[in-house]
Amino acid sequence: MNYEITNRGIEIKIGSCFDLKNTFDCGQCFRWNEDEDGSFSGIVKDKSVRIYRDNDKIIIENSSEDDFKNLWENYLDLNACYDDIRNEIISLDSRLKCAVDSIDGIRILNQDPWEALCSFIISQNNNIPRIKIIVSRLCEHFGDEIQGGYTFPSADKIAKLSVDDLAPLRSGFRAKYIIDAAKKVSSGEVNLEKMRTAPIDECRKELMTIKGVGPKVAECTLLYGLHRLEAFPIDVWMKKALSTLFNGISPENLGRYAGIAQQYIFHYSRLNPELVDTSKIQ
DNA sequence: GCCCAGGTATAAA
DNA sequence: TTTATACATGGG
Repeated sequence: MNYEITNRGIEIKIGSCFDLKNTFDCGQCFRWNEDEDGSFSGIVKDKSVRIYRDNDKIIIENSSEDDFKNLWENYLDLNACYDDIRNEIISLDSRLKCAVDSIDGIRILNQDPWEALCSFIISQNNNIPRIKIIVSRLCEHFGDEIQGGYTFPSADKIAKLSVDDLAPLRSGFRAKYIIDAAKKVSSGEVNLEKMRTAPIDECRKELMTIKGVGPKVAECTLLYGLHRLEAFPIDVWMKKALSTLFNGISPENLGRYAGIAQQYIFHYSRLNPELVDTSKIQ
């Protein structure tokens, strides 16, 4: 990876295919916010940074070489070639070309699995602005204070709390689900780390033993929290897109990058709502 | 007021 | 096994 440390921070030379807005605002993560100048501010683990684009470079402010190697290189998935991935997806099913071409530079971030699980539990029957507000309240109330904000609280920390303790989050019926998830992860009854390599069907099953975790949250946790790129979250828009825009295309036919294909399909279907035939949806 | 938000648990057919 | 409904909250 081509990078250097300057007085601006870490400067990473990007060949192509990395769009900050498409990556941070696509609904895969909830702790990045766009600033007025188009840069993004966010917190990952115990690092709060601002990140922005300058021509062919991505600049991560206030970060050391160690931060890059220990955190950002992996988090931003900088060693994956998304141009190759796009080509492979199209080669599997050429109908997907329009979807793949509809959005540039999305990357699947390497988020912490517990943070992803917890965030997507909060996401159910909810909208992105409010998901972000609830996640930020969770961090402010129960995370550790760091320079520039708060960390995401650990499962161990949340497991010691009660549903009433989560009242300040104003997360509604989801509070009891967050507590159940924290208890199961903290006790080891649900082993997230094992899910990096375990057979994906076993992972789905194990995740869904958590109250409030259904197929959608399980797939999102696997895709965004465990970087299982073959995971395939299906929501109402995906159902529409699969059945109408792509004439019944099946996730099973999308191979090892199905989850990334899903991002393109989702974006394309949202971009072209008039093409979606709702009569074909139950 | 009413509708919706990248769902899920629960009860009933 | 499949299909309706409630669910907490807040913005439009």
